[in-house]
Amino acid sequence: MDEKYFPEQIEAKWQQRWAEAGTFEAREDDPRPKFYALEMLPYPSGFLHMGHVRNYSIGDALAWYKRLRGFNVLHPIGWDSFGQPAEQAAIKRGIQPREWTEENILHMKGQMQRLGVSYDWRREIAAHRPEYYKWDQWFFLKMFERDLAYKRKSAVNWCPKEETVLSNEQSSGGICWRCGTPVVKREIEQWFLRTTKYAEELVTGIKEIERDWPEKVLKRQRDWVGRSEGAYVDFAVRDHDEKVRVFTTRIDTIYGATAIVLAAEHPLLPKLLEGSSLKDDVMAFAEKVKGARAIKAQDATEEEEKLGMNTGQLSVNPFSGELMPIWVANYVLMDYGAGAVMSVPAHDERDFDFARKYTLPVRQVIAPIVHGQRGEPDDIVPGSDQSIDMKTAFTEYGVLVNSAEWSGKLSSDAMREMADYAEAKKFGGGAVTYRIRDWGISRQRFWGAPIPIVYCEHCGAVPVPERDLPVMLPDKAEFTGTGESPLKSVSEFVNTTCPKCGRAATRETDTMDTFVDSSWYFFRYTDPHNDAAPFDPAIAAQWTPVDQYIGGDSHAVMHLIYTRFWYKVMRDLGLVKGNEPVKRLLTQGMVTNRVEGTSDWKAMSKSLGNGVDPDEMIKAYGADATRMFVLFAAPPENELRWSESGIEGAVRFLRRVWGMVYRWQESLSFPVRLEPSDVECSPEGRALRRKTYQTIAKVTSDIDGLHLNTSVAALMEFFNQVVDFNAHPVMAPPEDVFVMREALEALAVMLAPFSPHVAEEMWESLGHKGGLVQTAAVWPVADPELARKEELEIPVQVNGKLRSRVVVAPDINEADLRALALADSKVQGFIDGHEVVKVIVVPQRLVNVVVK
RNA sequence: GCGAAAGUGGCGGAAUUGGCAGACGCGCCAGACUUAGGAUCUGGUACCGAAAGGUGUGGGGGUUCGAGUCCCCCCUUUCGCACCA
Repeated sequence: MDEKYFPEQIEAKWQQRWAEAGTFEAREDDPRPKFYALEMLPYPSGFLHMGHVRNYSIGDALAWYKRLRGFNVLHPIGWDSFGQPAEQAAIKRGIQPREWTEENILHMKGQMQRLGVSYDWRREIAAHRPEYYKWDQWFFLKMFERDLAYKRKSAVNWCPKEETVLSNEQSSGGICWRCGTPVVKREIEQWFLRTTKYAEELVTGIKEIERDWPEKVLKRQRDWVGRSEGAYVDFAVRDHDEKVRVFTTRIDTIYGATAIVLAAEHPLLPKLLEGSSLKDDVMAFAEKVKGARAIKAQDATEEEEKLGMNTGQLSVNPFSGELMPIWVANYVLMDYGAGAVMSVPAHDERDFDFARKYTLPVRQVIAPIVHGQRGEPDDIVPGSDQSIDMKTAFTEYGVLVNSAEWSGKLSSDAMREMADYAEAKKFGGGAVTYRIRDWGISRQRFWGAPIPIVYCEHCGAVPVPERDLPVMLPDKAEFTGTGESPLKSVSEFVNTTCPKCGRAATRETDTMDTFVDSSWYFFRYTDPHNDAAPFDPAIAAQWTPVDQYIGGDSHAVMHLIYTRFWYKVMRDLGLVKGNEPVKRLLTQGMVTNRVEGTSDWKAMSKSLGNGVDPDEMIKAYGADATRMFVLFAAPPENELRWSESGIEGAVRFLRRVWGMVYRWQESLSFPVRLEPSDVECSPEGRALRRKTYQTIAKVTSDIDGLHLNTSVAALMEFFNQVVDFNAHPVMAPPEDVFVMREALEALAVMLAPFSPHVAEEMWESLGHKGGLVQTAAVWPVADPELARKEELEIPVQVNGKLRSRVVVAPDINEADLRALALADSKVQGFIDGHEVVKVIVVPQRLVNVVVK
């Protein structure tokens, strides 16, 4: 150990040692309990940014912590290496995507290694390598066999700039999630995975994880799945053999329905208009609505004006027998519910607006609940005719009125009973609908996993046999940036023979959405070189589920829904047991920096010029200080505002700790002679000992609770007291030397999750050979006995205001504490001349004297 | 518009969940060492006040011996959703 702290030297030293010793290699034959720490795998854009550094620093802190506590830790990393930017680079710079990607991986891997992240590099994977995407294709075939993958022509979200299809998740809000271009609709044949089959489970499964996933992520997932309970009701159409099915969550309002409203895309619409004089007008209107919806731009901040047209057709309310007009309107969406609604203006705001605009009747059928005299919940005034001011819709539950024999019932009862009635009479029944759509995975791109399907004129769409996997992506293609996927022009790829009949056939040229790759990658880490299966179920069972997953909350719905879906599919394929892949999730906040010339804090980005290069920070301050600052500066889930002086503070701290260890290393390098119970030392020594054990307790529970910022603060506070202790390494009595050894060793070990290199170096300097990880379960054990204070300072309040403090023994009884507080001279000054009404004594905490 | 979360020093943030508000760090101020300091060390640092003391966690009200924490109203900010029947 040098006198001075030179991060670059010790970081290089330990990185090399770890690599040579295989310190972070996770082994299946290790009998200790497992811990799977996982960070979201990065896209190899070329350079690590501070968001990555934060992500890996958090994950590494947990991996280290668990290792030091005696867990067998799996901590892997890989590359989400398929995707757009590689193709953009190909277009711009004429470099093949593969070459560009591999170069980026190499560079970023070097950056990660300089950061000293404790990965098991033997398990590194990359999505673009055939040994990985082969299994994407395998999964696709399995899903195809089970009808979980299917092809259909559908209106899809199309990004005109990137010329590709986007999933619903990727076009949320009507704009492309990557480039912000307004999305348009296009009819195209493409492949889907049946996520809707698992819609219910994606909601109910949340129960299993709700304690350990951030509430805001779960809320977004619930909203995304959009489960909604209600009923279907079929309305017969007069003079037609057809029925219009509607979905409603408020069947109790059905007597208030004054129209049926169809979506413009509703398939029944042309049939209903057959032979009608209004046909041309209505169809033209429907076309106009569809067109408007397609260009609906990103500034759709305002609700569109409701537009509708009467079809001239009439439908029959199956409850009342009443006839009501059938309309078409832009506010009814084809892809939700049944694509048709019953319009109940009195009790639905949208219907109310619509009715007001087109002067449709508004009929109240729900009245606010009026309670009777008894005050019991069921004491409802039957058939309350409380009328409501019809300036807005009354959308609450209440009591039915004007609803024939149903009048007088509560909404909640009526909803159930009316749905049952509809079912009994075979014109409807209770139903659950979901907002979630099947996942469109076709991408008209080159740089992705080819979908393993061959088109044959005679046999149709034929799956590639498993033995022929992987369907290899060609090494090279022509990238022009215009027109169709470059894959279409690689004839060696496209032209093949039919696996069924052997005749000439062509391959599917769509590739898979890259979210397919990231849906199951962390299972591949458990068995990364398996060439007979995506992974061995027995090995995966040993490591999974993931104990702690860490990543940005930008993936709250896309990746984190897909991966939950995928897990359930894998379960049904018999590959995994259990229902949820990730036990605990942490969504880290963004790393922001001042934008030059403004007072704005924005996410670091190249275009804003406010990025900070991790390599430069490592060079200037060391990886340890960089990581410690990132963890200390804010709670992990908060935004982190970059501060160069903050990182200097971290170096300063590490330097001071270093100096202290250096000063003591010689005195401490002798074997320990004293047992803790033998220690009889100075009051300062005892105080330091208490602080040591208090800090152990605090840091341990803070890391368990992911409060990494306060763990670092506790270590700093602890060290400040070590400095105050200020014994002399040579002159100090052996008891004090013991206390010092205990403090510095605890500090070195507890520093490891935050600044592992310097921690290793200090641990070694304190006389330990072989490295921290090799020393089994080296994390210090909290001992409440040793942490207990010798005396307490109890605040004394008079009328809730702090007036004094009394120093007492921790085990003082209530009466004594009360007497001591009242006898205190400062307290006396405040109660003198007043009547003491009450004295509140909170043991160990405080005394409050109430006077009049 | 709807929904959720959050408002604490100059800044990032603490506060054992109803019990000493401001831990820890940054910044700032003063001092020491120094030829020098953008190094290091020591001390100080919520506000008003000379002090005693008073005030203080977005604003207003309430519950309580006691409120940053619980309840009601309002304001602001951030995020999510965008006609989901």
